[in-house]
Amino acid sequence: MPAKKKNQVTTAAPERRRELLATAAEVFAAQGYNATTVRKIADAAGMLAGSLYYHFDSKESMLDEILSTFLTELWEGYDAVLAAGLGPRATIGALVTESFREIDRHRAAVAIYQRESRHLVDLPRFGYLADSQRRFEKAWLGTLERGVADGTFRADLDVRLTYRFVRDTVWVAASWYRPGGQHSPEEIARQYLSMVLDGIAVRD
Amino acid sequence: MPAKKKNQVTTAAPERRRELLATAAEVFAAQGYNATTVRKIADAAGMLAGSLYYHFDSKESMLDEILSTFLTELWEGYDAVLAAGLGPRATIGALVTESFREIDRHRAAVAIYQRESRHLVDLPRFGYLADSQRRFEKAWLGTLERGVADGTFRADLDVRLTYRFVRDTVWVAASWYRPGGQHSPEEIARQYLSMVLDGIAVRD
Amino acid sequence: MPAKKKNQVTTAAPERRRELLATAAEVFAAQGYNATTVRKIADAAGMLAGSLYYHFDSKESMLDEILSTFLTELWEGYDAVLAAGLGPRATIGALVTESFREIDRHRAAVAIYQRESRHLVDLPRFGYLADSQRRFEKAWLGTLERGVADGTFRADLDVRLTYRFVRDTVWVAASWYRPGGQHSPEEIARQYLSMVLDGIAVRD
Amino acid sequence: MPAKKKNQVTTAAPERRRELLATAAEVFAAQGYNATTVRKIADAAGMLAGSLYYHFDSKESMLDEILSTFLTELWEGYDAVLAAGLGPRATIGALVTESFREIDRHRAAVAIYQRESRHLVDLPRFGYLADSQRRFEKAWLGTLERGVADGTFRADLDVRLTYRFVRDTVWVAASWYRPGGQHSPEEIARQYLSMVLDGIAVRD
DNA sequence: AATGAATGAGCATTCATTCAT
DNA sequence: CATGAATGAATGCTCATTCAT
Repeated sequence: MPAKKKNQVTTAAPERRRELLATAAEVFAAQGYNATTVRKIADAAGMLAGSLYYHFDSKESMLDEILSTFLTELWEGYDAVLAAGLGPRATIGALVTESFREIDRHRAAVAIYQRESRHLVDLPRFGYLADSQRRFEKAWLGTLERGVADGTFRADLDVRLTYRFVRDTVWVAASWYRPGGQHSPEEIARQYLSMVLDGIAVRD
Repeated sequence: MPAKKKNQVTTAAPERRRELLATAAEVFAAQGYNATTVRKIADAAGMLAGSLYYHFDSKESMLDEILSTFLTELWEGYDAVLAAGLGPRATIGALVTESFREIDRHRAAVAIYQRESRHLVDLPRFGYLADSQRRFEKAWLGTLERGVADGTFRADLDVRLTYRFVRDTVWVAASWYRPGGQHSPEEIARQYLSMVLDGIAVRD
Repeated sequence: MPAKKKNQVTTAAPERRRELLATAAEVFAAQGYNATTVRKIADAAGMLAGSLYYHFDSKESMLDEILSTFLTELWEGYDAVLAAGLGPRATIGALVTESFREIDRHRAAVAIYQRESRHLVDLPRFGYLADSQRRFEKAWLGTLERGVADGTFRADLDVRLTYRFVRDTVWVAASWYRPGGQHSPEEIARQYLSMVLDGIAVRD
Repeated sequence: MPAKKKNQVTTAAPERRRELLATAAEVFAAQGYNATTVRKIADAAGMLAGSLYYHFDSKESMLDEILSTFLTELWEGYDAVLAAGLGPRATIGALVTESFREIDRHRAAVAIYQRESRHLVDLPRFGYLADSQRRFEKAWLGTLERGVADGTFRADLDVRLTYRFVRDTVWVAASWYRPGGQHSPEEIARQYLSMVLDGIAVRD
C-alpha cells in the first residue's frame, strides 16, 4: 500500500535496504519511534545520519515500510487460515498459532505496531493500518460469533469484550517475547490457547 | 474548563495542582510522553507553557507525580487485598477487581505506565517503578503458585507464562477502557475473571 | 543623576529601601548582574520576587541606584581632594587613599562597577558612567602630567600607560578586598602607594 | 569573513573549529559569557545557532576549549621561563614579558578568564582553572619570596599584597589592550616592569 | 554510496515583569 | 506591603532533512 517513490535505482541492492530496515526496526522497537533519532539508526547501521537519506525518503517512510511489510506477511498467513474453512475452535487455534509465528518472525515490527499504531492511524499515509484493523476485527469477531452460534463458545460472555481479551492477550506477548528463548512460538500458542479456551482453574 | 470556585483559602493550591496533573495525564496518555510538548499541556490547561513552571519543576516531575500518585493508591488497594488472607482463587479475583477499579480511577496514569515504564525504569528518579514491578510479580506469581500447590489452578501450565498472561490481559484494558462506558469496572472484572479462570469454550 | 520615578510614597521607609539595595548589591557582586535573578535577590531579602517591584521599578533600576549612589559618594571624596590644592605626589596619595576608603565602604558597588560598567556605558540610562569616567581620567591623568612637568614623576614613561597602571592597580583590589580583614584601607593604600611610587625593587 | 580557501582536504576541519572558537571568544570577551547567546555567536560566524552544535557539544564546551587552549599555551611559556634558572628579578621580568605576549596572542581568552574564572572554578569541568591558579601563585609568590630573601626586593612590603598587585596589574591590561596598537607587547612589558620595579616617582 | 556541514523549526526551560487580591 | 499566579520573550539545545562533494 505505501508507494515507494523516487527510487530510480530499483535494481540497486534490495538486500542492503532490508538490512537497514531491520536495524531501524530494532531501534524503533527498543526506544519508541519518536525517541529514536535518525542518528541512532545510522549509528546502529555504521553510517552517518545523512547517508540514510540515500536509501529512504524520510524517517517516517522507514516506519511505513517496516509496518506495511509486516502486515502484508501477516495477512498472507491469516488469509490462508481463513480460507481453509475450519470450524470456529480450529480457526481460533490456527489464528493464534499464526500470530505467535508472526511475533517470532517480526518481533520488532509487532512491538512498534503495538506502541505506535493508535496515533499513526490518523495520518493519511498510514490509512492501511485502519483497514487492517477492520479486517482483523472482522476475522476474529466473526469467528467468535460463529462459535457462539454453534455452541462452541460460551454465550454468557460479552463477545466484544471477549474479542478484545483474546486479541490483547496474543499481541501483548510481543513486548516480552524474545526469539530463540525456551519456548517455541507453537508451544506458547498451545499454552495460550489452553488458557483462553479452558481457563486456568482446575475443572470441578 | 472544570469551574471550581476557589475553596476557603487553604485548600486552593493543591487543588489547582491536581487539576493540572489530571490535564497533563490526559495529554500524556493520548499522545505519549515524548510526543507531548509542554505547550500542548499548557494549551489544554488554558495557560502559557512557561506558567506551568510556577507549579512544577519540569515536565518530568509532572510525569513523576502522576505515576507515583497512581502507584501509591494502587498499592493501598493491593495491600488490603493481600492482607485479607483469602484463598488463591479469591485473591486473584480481588486483585483483578481492584485492578479494574484502578483503571477506572486512573485510566490516564495506567495508560502512561504501560507505554513508558519500560524505559523510565532506567532513570534513578523512577526507581520506585522497579520496586513496584518486583512487588507486583511477587503478589501475582505467589498467588498463582499457591493455587497450583493447593490444586486450585492447573499444574500443566507454565506459571510464568500464566502470570504474564493474566497481568497483561488486565492492564492492557486501559488502552481501550473509557470510564462511564456501558460496563462498570466490576462487571468487566467479572467477565475477565470468568474467561481467565474457566475459559471461553463451552465445557464438555 | 538617575531619576527616581513613580515613587508616590516618598515618606515610606527609605531605610527598607537601603537595606534591599545593599542586599541586591551583594548578590550582584557575588554572581554578576546578568546571572543574578530577581528571585535570588528576593530570597536573600526574605520575600518573593514580585514583591520587590513594590520598591523598585526594575532590576535595572536597582543597579542604577546602587551605582549612582556609589559614584555620588566617590565624587564627594575626590572633589574634596582635588579642591585641596595639593602637589602632584600628595594628590595621587590622597586619591589612592580615598579610593581604598570607598572600596572599604562600597565593596559590592565597586565590584559591580568593575565588572559591568564597560557594557552599561552604552545604555542611555547609564550615561553618567561615561561622565564619571571622563572626570576620572581628567583628575588622574592631569595630576600625573602635572607631576611629570614639575619633575615629581618620571618623564620616560608613557603617561597614558602609567594612568591605566595606577587606575587598574587600585580598583582591581575590590575583587579580593574583604572589609574587616587584617589590613585597614589606609594601610593597603600606604603599601600600594609605596609600590607605585618607589617600586618593589631595592634601590641600588 | 576571513576568507580561507579550503586547505588540502585533511587540514580543513580543525581549521574551521579554530575559526569558530576565535569568533566565540571575541563575543564572550565583548559581552560576557552569560550575556552571550548562542545565536550571537552564530550570527558572528555567519551561520544559524543550531549549526554550531555540529562542531561543539555546548556553549560551555566552547568556553572550556577556549580557556584550556589558552592555559596550555600560557604554561608552556611560563614553564620555559621557570626552568631557565634565572634570578628573581630576571624571572619576574621574563614572566611579565611572557604574560604580555600571551595577552597579545589570546586577548579574548584572557579577558574571559579575568571575568569568569571566579565562578567557573566551582564547576567540576573547570577544575583545571583552580590547578592553574595554584601553580600561578606558587610561581609568582615563590619568585617574590626568593627576591626578598636575597635582597633583590624590598622586605618592608607585604609579600601577598605585592603578589596581588603585580598579578592584577599585568592581567587587567587585557581589558584595554588591543593587538596591533602603538605599543608592542614587549614595549608594554618593559614600561610595566619599570613601574613595578622602580616606581613612577623620580628618585631623590 | 557515503560524508560533512549546514538549515530551520521546534522544544523544555528561565526569568523579568505584571497584577488582582 | 506582600503574595500567588500568570505572561511572553528569550535561551540553549535537538533533530529531521538537504545538498555539494
